Amino acid sequence: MSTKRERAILIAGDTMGDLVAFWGFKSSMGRIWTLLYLSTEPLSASEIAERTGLSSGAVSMGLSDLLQWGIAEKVAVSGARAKHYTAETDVWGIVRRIVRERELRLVGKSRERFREAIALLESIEDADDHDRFAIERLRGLLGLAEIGYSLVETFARVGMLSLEPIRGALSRRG
Amino acid sequence: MSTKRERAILIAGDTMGDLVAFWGFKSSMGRIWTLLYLSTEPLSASEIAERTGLSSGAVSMGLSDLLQWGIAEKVAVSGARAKHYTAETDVWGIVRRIVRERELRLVGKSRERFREAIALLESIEDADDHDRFAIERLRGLLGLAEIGYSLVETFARVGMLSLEPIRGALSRRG
DNA sequence: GGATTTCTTCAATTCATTTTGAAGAAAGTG
DNA sequence: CACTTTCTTCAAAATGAATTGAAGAAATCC
Repeated sequence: MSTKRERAILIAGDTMGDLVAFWGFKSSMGRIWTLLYLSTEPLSASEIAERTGLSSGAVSMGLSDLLQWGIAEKVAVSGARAKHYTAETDVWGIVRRIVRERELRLVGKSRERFREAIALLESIEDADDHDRFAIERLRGLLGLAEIGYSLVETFARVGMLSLEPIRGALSRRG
Repeated sequence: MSTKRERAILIAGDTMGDLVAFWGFKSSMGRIWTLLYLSTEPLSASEIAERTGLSSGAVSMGLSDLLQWGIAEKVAVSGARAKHYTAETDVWGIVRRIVRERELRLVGKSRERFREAIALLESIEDADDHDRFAIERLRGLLGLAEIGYSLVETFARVGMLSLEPIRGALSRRG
């Protein structure tokens, strides 16, 4: 009963779509990847379009995104004119790469902007209590951003980490 | 120079807005919270609207979201008719609560849907190689979802965790 | 209770993102 | 090289989320 398999794949693709959408990607990327991941052989763009229900354009874009992220790859299939695609299967590696190339930037950028805000406050000549209070609190936020950054960095590098550093920093600040 | 403070607060608010938006919340929530967090005294809705540049409606909704998440609270200010608000300052606790009430649901739901897809495949009488292959791979995804779930759960409960379990599960699967 | 201030709600609008599908480019074939 | 298939691009449409602002509800004050 192949209909059941199709249904199962759609459910899985939907689920993965929601997960990656939550994570800030297009849900179609999740669906396409899942379809590829659950297929024994490489699939062509038109097969993907047909089986996911996505338009040709969406599939083309989705695939190009996946290729850029190294989450799918192009493979030659003998006797077929169309390009075919397979899923990268190292899910763990995928997560690591994404964290490295996206979260790291995000947190790094935030860290810098908090620094900027602090510098601005510190440049006030005749600072009053409000200014000092804001500086104090902003330093706290910056501290969290720093911790976040080093956690993400460690994770991206080592692939794993202990969250212990957070405890230290937290107990320090009540 | 209070303009500098205003600017610093806007920068910080923007930064926090981006962070929380990435995390799936409205960026206005981040801005409002940041403004409150950096202010020495509680602020009224209209002050918040004025200083963030948000409309009254947006502030009202943002505040109600923040209150529901326990990220801001209402305080009575003597001699003021309007309600005033302050920021919850335990950032760590906030993160924990959000993880518990949102990520846990999300991952839990995904886990169930993967199970459902697997069950569907397993219900196929005359399963072929493709079916078996898909089951195998789906079990892998389910395994990751399980690990994710227990990590998130542990984190939500203990407030901290070691990511070690992941290593084990990963080396097990190549 | 009436007057005033403040808050919430919600339909309409704006804004951002995703998807579509057709047109044209590119690649493959004989 | 002409022909076919396949892929990409992109403007337009669809979708979805956030925001606005005005109307009405609620709270507060005297």
